[in-house]
Amino acid sequence: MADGRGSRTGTSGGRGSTPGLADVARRAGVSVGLVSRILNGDSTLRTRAETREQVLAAARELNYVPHGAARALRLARAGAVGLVVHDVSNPIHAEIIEGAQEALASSGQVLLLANARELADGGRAFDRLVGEGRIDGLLWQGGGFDFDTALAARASRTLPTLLVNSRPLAEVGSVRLQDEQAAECAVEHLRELGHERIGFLGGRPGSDLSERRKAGYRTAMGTEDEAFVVEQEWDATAGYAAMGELLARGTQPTAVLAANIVLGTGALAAARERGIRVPEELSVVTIHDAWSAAHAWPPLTTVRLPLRAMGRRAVELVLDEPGRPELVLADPPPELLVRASTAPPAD
Amino acid sequence: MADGRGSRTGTSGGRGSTPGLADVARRAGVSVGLVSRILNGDSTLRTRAETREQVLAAARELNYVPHGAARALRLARAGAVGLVVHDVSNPIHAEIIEGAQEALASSGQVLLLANARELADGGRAFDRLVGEGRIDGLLWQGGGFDFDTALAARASRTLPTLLVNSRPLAEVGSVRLQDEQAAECAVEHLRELGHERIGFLGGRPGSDLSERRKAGYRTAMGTEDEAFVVEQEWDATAGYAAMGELLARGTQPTAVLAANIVLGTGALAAARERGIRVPEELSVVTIHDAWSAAHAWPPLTTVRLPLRAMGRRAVELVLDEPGRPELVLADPPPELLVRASTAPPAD
DNA sequence: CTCGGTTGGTATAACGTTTTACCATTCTTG
DNA sequence: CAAGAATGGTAAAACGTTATACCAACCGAG
Repeated sequence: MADGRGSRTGTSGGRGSTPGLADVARRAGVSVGLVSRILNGDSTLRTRAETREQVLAAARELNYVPHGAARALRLARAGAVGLVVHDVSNPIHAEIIEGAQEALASSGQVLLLANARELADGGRAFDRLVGEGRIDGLLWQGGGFDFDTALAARASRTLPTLLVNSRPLAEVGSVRLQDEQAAECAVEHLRELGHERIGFLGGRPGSDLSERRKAGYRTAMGTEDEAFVVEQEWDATAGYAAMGELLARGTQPTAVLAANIVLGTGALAAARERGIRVPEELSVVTIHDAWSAAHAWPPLTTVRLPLRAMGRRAVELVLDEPGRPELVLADPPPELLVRASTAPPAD
Repeated sequence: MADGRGSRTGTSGGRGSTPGLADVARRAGVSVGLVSRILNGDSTLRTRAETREQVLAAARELNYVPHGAARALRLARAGAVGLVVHDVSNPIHAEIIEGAQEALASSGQVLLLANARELADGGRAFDRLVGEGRIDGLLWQGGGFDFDTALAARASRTLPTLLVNSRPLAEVGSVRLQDEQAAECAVEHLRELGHERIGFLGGRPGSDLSERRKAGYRTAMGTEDEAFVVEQEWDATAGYAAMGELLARGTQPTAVLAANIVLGTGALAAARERGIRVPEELSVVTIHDAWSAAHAWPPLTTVRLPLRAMGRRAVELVLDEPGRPELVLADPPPELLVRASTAPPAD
């Protein structure tokens, strides 16, 4: 057996050494295995209250914290979940991240954040994240790219994998929100105000998210008219450009539904730049809520979806649900938040 | 020795098994140690090109990826860096995150994202992140709270730790940007336009970031006048409220410098809500750039700072710099981006 | 007393790597 | 042709956990 040093000294400089199970055991005068079993609350174990106390005390005094890697190795569980997003700066992702962190923190896990494009870029990044046993589950925020589905499918061969905000695949489950209903809700609001010529600014064409929101828009409009639909990408610049294109078509919409808040912000900028007053001449409503909606000018009317709850559920599903779960989170239903960017049409 | 199963079977369902070093060794007809040394490019090793080829081929065919936890255990290196932020939804943090990810990806590491408040909230979250040997270094985005410095100091006893965007402590190094110069640059711009009554909207009082930007503001103004200074918090609501307070003071500023883009957005909303036209009656300039600045209405004049580079450097420093590094990143200097939110004063 | 059961633990083998120390061969070379 | 040095590898011990199998001591009952 090893001699009783029992220290994990950091490589650099004068960092302190971390006590191991062996140190606790020595201090409590018991065996290593016993300490482990006590600390982990092994129910098959019968022990005197006295020794139990001694062990707990020793652990406390030494400030014992189990070594994650050793544990991960032994248990074949990493204690971490990976989350892949396309764009951290998107406030929508921020809320999902927070939800995921919440769920993880309460079950003692940590979050590993990765970038979709980096993983897609050929290198070893994907293998390092997925293959190395670093994570117990992978959440992939679908962006509508081919590599999204390809990589998620590949990951699912090794790990429990879940697509977030996206359509499920044959091999990979998913969790998403009531996007159609949210879009419907937004359009209803506009129609109740009296709007009839309503545009739709979507995100990346073909992406599940844009498709579903477009579907909701169509349902509420009761038409298949493409003249009012523009889909480009998910960033603000695209929202700006899409709004420009919609206006250039001469269809004269009196209102638009932007598929998310980032696009909505871009659309707002495009309208104002052309001297179109919002909401007097153009109403704008978006899906998702965030600080930037409330503090835009004019403050954006939005439909709030439970993004944070989705992040939470995603973690729970990927860790606890064995099969290929498929969930549309409906619990807090889409909620319309009326602000100043929508009003009855001028004429 | 163990029998030759050589498979790491996931706990759940029908996931595939992952090959280990032993499988590669068996297939190549060599010993485990040799495979390890070849795969890691051990320079002290002399081997026939032939066996080397066989080993590499076997690894490739089996799609071998080393097991992270095993490696972490053996090497006492986690291959990950922790980043603690206060608010993921802040676009500034987003850029830092991206920079950090860039640097990590290129050195084969991953990013673990944690929430400052969760770590501060008593539970075991802090120990799990810092004590478990999950990370090789910790980056802490200072928010000006007491627990920020307290926890960073505590972490530094176990791990290389670096404060980001914050003043260094006695025990903990830091990396930050030329915030004073950026603020000066912004104020200079306003003064060149002819403004004299210039307000300063800061973030959390006492936070290093707010202090340094305020210092730059004062340097450029050449005054200690407090009448134009309001500091509250870092979120948009605070920016909105702070702008409201500044206006309520009756000091009649013709321009304001908002300490960051989130505050600037809030300020913009507060001004417009009071019918104050920007930039005709009030110029607004902020520090940091992001999509929401370019697409605000009016588009915000900003001073761009190399946030992404800071994220990158932070990772490099925390991993490679042994001591207590202290860096003010000056390389791409602050850059003024003039947009439509600033103009000469009306009168 | 002796047999079986309970009580309260211990010893040991993994988990998958990396590394150190060692060892057969085969070449040189004096 | 023996001694030493290359050459090309192998065996085994860690790293810190957890789980399984075992075991000593004591107790009560037959």
